[in-house]
Amino acid sequence: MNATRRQPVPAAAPSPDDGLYGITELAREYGISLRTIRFYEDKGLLAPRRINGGRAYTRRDRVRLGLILRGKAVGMSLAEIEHILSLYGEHGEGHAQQLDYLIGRIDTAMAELDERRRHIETMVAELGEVRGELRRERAARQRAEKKGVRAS
Amino acid sequence: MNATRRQPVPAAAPSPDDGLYGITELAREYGISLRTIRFYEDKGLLAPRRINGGRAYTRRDRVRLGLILRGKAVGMSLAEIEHILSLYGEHGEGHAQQLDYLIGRIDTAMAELDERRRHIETMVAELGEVRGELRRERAARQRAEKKGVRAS
DNA sequence: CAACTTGTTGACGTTAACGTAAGCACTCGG
DNA sequence: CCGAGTGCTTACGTTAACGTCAACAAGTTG
Repeated sequence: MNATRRQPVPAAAPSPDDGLYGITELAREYGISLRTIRFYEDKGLLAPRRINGGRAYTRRDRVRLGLILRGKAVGMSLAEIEHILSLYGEHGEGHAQQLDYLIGRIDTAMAELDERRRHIETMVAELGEVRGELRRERAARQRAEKKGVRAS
Repeated sequence: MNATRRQPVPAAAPSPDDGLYGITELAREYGISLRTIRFYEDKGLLAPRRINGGRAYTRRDRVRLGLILRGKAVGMSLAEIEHILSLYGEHGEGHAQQLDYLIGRIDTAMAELDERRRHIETMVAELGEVRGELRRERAARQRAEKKGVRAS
């Protein structure tokens, strides 16, 4: 498997003109490792162009990476994220059926995310109740302390 | 390590009186495996009483398990969940300082959950946009098809 | 009493999501 | 020309969160 030789991009040159980014730029921009970005590629979540053996990322790729990281932030697995990402894909040509199917899948995804959101709201509410109890208790302590002070 | 012999609870008897539950009951109720429940115990997330060697769960334990599963549903790691669970613990006696500390931690937890919720809302909104595009495209196709039909 | 059920522990296997290390390629600055 | 910097691939290691399996114990039932 050593037919073609790799010709790494000369440097991490930000190449101000064409809208392409190097892997290091993306890594720094999003605060993740090179390994992670390559890993996402292995998983099929990213598919950067190859220029002289090096990876070249477009703005679209950057957006996709952003989606991936946001997905992770809300606790989605890479598989789920892949699922979602496919909904953003170029739906260049597609019949009405395909469109209906896609829209259906998006509805499903939105519903699932919404359920997740509701779960979170429930947890926030419950934590709020606990906090309320603690506050009342704290207030009681303070009154007690004041009494103590006045009594001393 | 065979000092004490286990004396498994006679059956999965729902023991209608005392408010205690067996591991199988909990597993079925929440749709998870026995192994998972024991695993959570190993992790310190649950600490059921032992009755004759068998695990006996109280209502409190059931609530905790519910919190654990909800945490998982929103994408929290068991470590994070453990963190949250500790906020529900019996704060039987504690000075004002302790209470302030606890309240602060709850505030932090709530803020983090809220951020997660916002991320989700962003994703839902973005998906909504994609869906909007697809709908417009579908409408265009339908108009085109009508034309085609009329022309045929 | 034998078989079955429910439960316990311990050890090993698995999947996801990376990290780490090794070794080679290429290019630029001095 | 030499070393530093950047990148690529391959391969093995790691952590979390369980699953699977085996062996054992104690009661329940035919």
